[in-house]
This record gives sequence, structure tokens and C-alpha cells, in this order.
Amino acid sequence: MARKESVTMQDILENAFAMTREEGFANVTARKVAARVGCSTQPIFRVYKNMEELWGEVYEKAVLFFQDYYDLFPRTGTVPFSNLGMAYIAFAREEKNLFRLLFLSELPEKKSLYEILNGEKGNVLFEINKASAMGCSNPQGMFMRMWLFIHGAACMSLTGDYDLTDAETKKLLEQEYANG
Amino acid sequence: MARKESVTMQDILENAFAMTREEGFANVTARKVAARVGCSTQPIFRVYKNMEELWGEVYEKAVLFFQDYYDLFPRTGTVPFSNLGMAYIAFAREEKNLFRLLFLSELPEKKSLYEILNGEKGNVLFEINKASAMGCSNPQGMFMRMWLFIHGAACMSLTGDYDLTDAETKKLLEQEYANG
DNA sequence: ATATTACCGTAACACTTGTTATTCTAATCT
DNA sequence: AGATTAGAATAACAAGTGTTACGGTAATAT
Repeated sequence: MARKESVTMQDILENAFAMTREEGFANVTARKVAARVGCSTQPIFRVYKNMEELWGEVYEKAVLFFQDYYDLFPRTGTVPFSNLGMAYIAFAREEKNLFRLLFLSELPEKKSLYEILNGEKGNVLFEINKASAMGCSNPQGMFMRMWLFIHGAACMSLTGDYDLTDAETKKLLEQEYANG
Repeated sequence: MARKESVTMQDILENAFAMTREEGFANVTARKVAARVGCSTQPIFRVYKNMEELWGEVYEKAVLFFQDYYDLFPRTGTVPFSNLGMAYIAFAREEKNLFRLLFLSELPEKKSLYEILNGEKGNVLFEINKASAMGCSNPQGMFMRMWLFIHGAACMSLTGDYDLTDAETKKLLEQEYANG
């Protein structure tokens, strides 16, 4: 009765996401995605109402990607917020295009930094509780202070103005926590 | 013998720069600049070889603008790096588009953060010397630590994730310096 | 086997970009 | 006043964008 689809939603979304990682969000155009998938632009508009819808999905996928990245990141930090910070800074270094999209873009659908960081699992709250349990008197304030520091290091690595290795990051964050 | 020019280089550059401030660097296109100046695109290409050349001039003007901004910023800070930091964070808050262009873009002609900050007058070195004179044992390390913090606050205000007033900034920077 | 019909490629539309060729305009020298 | 000529406006080209109309293709129900 009908023809079978040869280009799936997965094909499109995965390629669009890979292009975002490799070439940046701005390069995710209908024709470029189609070329990478190996089809015309038509299947894109069968699956998605328009490009904005696809872009939205790419953004959502990037959020999940970051959260998975954090889940899988080795937990070598010894002080509260250092695991979160090391992962975040490494993510900025290794996934510059995704970092820009998630944490520096101006999309209307953009989630807040806290929303992404804390996620489903309450990663931030977990660290705040840890700080509290370790005797930190103002864990929220500590998070804020640490996070300015962490975000600064991450954004600095984007432009190549300051690139930290994981080991340097670790040391710096532990010092910073101790100073608080 | 010849006709007098009615559209000057100044007209073009000033409008292109104002557009960068108000609407962002990406909106500086030949037609949009022309529309704002009130002429056709022709005079632009008489004055500038191509748009890249104009963009380069806009960038240079932005560098000078930031340095003037810092020169004129009230010096209310009490610890080394706090005047620089307060100005930088205020600049990010007040001039988001220029901040993005100067400190987060990926232009080939982009100057390093240090190059812009230190400038002709050696602003960074001046602060480092001040720290040294005030008994700081590792002023370079202190600068680096303070700057991660400052850059973090600035970049955070861009996305609206964390907006500091000048007074809050001042307090935070003084605490941060004391902690070092 | 054939009719049906969702899927996909081709091609086009309307718009934006940088850039350039052409034509008109106006200021100055004679 | 009229010729000269640089400046500017108009219009176009080529390339890129999102999106859509159309027509062929292929998989399935009959």
C-alpha cells in the first residue's frame, strides 16, 4: 500500500547533532544535513515541521549528552563541586561547539545553567548537601563562588586564552574550596 | 573636476560599530549598514576593499572602546585586580554584544584576552605590581585565580544566569582576594 | 500482477548574503 | 556655461538560506 521510509528521524537527528559537535550549531542547515545523511532536503521536512523544530531537538540532545558526559566522568575530585567542575571544564575543552550552544547561546528555548547542571538527578543539590555534611557553613554561597570560578575556566578554554589539564583543574578547585 | 564625497569612512565605521553594540556583530551586513547610513552599498566598497576589512576595523574600534571604558570606570576597588574586574564585569553586563565580540568570538584576527586587558598602558602589569607591593607572594598566580573568577562572572551575566551589581561585584572580589 | 499511496528527488520560489557592472549625478576646472 | 570625472544609486550575479510544489518510485494490499 505504501512505500517504506529510507531516511529515519534518527538518521536526521543524529547527523544534525554530530554536525553541531564537529562544525557548530550554525552549520546545521537543511541542505548540509541532507548532504551528510545522503538524501534530499525532503525527508527532513517530512519528519520535522521546520528547521526550528529540528534545532530544538538538537538542543535537547545536547542537554542529554552533557548530562551523560557528567555521569560517565571519572570521580577523582576530593572536595564538593570538584567533580562537577572538572567535568564541566573538560566538556568545554573537548566539546567546544556543544558548550557554546548549551551555556553561551541566546536561544529562546535555552535552559538556565542551573537547570542543565542539576538535571534529573539533582547533581548540584547533591554536591551542596555534601558540602553541608562536610561542615561548610554556607554551601549555597560556596557553590556560587566555586561556580563563577569553574565557569570562568571553562569559557577561557573556549577561546584558547587559558587551557587547563584535568590535573591542574583538580588542584585549582581543591585550593579554591579550601580558601572558602 | 570631480564630485565631493557625501558618505565618509567615519559615517560607515561609526554606524557599523553602533550596530555591533546594539544588534550584534552578525548583523553588520553591507545592506544593513548602508540602510542605517542612508546610502546604497556602493560607498562602503569605495572606502573598504570588502566587508572583511570593515569588520576588522569594527573589531579594532571595539578594542579601543573597551580600553576607554576601563580608563573612565570609577576606581572604587580596594584590592589589586578589583578595579579591572569590576570594569570587566560591568562591561559584560552593559555591552553584551561588544563583550561577545572581544572575549568570546573566534575571529582569526582576535587578540588574546591578556593583550586587550593589558593594553598600551600595562593595566594588568600595574595591578600585578600593586599586589606585589601589598605583600602578595605570588602575584601572577593571584591574577590568574582572580581572573578565572572575574571572567566567570562576566560570562555568566551574558546569558542572564547570574547578574551582579557593581556593589556585589566589589564585595565578591575583595573576599576573593583576601582568600588567596 | 496490479493498483494504491507514502516517500523522496528535482526543481523552484522568495529571501538574504557579498560583490560588481552600469548608469546617472553633481562638483569642479576650464 | 560646459566638459570632465569621481561618487553614488540601481540593478544584477552568484551563492546561500528555509520552504514548498510536483512528479517519479517503490513497497504493500488486493
